[in-house]
Amino acid sequence: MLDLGFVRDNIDVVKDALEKKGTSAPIDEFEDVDHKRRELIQKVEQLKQERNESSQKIGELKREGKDEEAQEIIDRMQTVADEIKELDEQVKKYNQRLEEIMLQLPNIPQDDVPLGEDESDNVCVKTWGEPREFDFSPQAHWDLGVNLDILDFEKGAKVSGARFTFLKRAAAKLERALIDFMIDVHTKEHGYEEVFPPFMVHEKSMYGTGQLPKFAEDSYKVEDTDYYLIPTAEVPITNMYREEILDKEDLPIHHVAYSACFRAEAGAHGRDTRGIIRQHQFNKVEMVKFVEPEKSKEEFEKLVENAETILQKLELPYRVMDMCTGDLGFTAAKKYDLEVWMPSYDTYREVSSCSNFKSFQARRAEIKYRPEPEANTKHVHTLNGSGLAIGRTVAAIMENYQTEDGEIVIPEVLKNYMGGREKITYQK
RNA sequence: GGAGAGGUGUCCGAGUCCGGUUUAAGGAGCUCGCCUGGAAAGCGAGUAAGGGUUAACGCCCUUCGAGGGUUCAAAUCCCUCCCUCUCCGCCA
Repeated sequence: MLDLGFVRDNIDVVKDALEKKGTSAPIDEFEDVDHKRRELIQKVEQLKQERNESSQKIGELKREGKDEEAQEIIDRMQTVADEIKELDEQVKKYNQRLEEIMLQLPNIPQDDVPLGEDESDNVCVKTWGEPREFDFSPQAHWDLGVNLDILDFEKGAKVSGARFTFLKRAAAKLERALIDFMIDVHTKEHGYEEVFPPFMVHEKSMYGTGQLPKFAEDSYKVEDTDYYLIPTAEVPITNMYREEILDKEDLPIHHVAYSACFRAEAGAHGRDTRGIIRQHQFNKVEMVKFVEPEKSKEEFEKLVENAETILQKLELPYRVMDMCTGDLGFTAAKKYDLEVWMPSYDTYREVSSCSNFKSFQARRAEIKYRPEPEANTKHVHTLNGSGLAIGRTVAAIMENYQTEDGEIVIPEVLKNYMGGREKITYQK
């Protein structure tokens, strides 16, 4: 959510952001609703002041035994009470409408975000590593996985339906190994504190991070409860500090968490139907930061580097994409995607998305801090990034590390995590 | 799921039976000032958030877990819900 005063004073900036992000919101209504709301508040508050003063007077008169005088005021105040009730209802309506409008306004893109409409306008700012030249015809991970009998799509479909997969033996272990490895790197080398969050949250938390109200159709709601399955660990972790005023000394807060993620992926029908790239449930290691506004740019660059480190240690070729305005999403002011080389697609595919939300999420979730002992509170900046998506990393390892006879070499850094194993081979 | 107890400001804690003198006592902590060679103690002042208004100082409104109701007036009375603690049941 944007700051109300900011929107009031910078309506053109907001309109510009809407245009750049290729989205719309009832911004034309804003001025009218905002104005009416303030007008009503002034009226009702004046009456409330009168009521407060009269109530005190009534108390005094009653104590002095001047019941008749008191009754006179009471009679008069009955009308005032009715008026207040009426006006309060109107204020409430305008508050709700204003809130609705505010919730639909997207974050303002940072100055250096490239202009563009969609994915094709994203800018590659870095490539690392060379895609491997195969002297044989490489297999896709779904073929490798089935042939090695470590991915079972049929069983996944049988038990849960499309976009669910059983990982078996070495693949299952590789999944766990990667979670462990990534969390170890982030906690030991990058200074993040690990948390293990709830995988279900209530509605308020989904609003806090901005998944609702805009993306309801992408989320799973548990029937007959108020719970949503989390689409990312970002949701529970960011909401850990919802409606809190943090001490300056507590900042920056850096958390890393493993979680399963659940996404309905409405509208993705037909995309990436094969393999484990796009599943309704996947694992992810997520980094979340709460920082002072002045430090957020620098913290963001570090966050991206932290995610990159994982790919570098795994020796997987990747590139860094600077998301254009049209592909930024609703809540981000700046976003980089890390894309790993996938031989079967003959292109790079997203394994991490790193966003700087500035104060957008913090304002919605009411996460603040006090810059100086006597100063007013300010919203923190929140940042997050995958470090990394596990399933896609598994797929990337399978494809990039495959041998001519369909086996998979374990990346050097993972060998210890895989019980000293060098290779995944077919096992009966 | 059942029974009981509770939720008050940064923290502790009074007030709730019986609505008005509490626009929340008292204490602790914290900040600033006085005192001191320095410190402690002592003394004095300050000590929330959100909103409205204002050039600013300030003034005003709202908030006692949340929401609704009764009333001229609610921390206090009524209803619904949430959370915490204790015990029981169920369960990995």
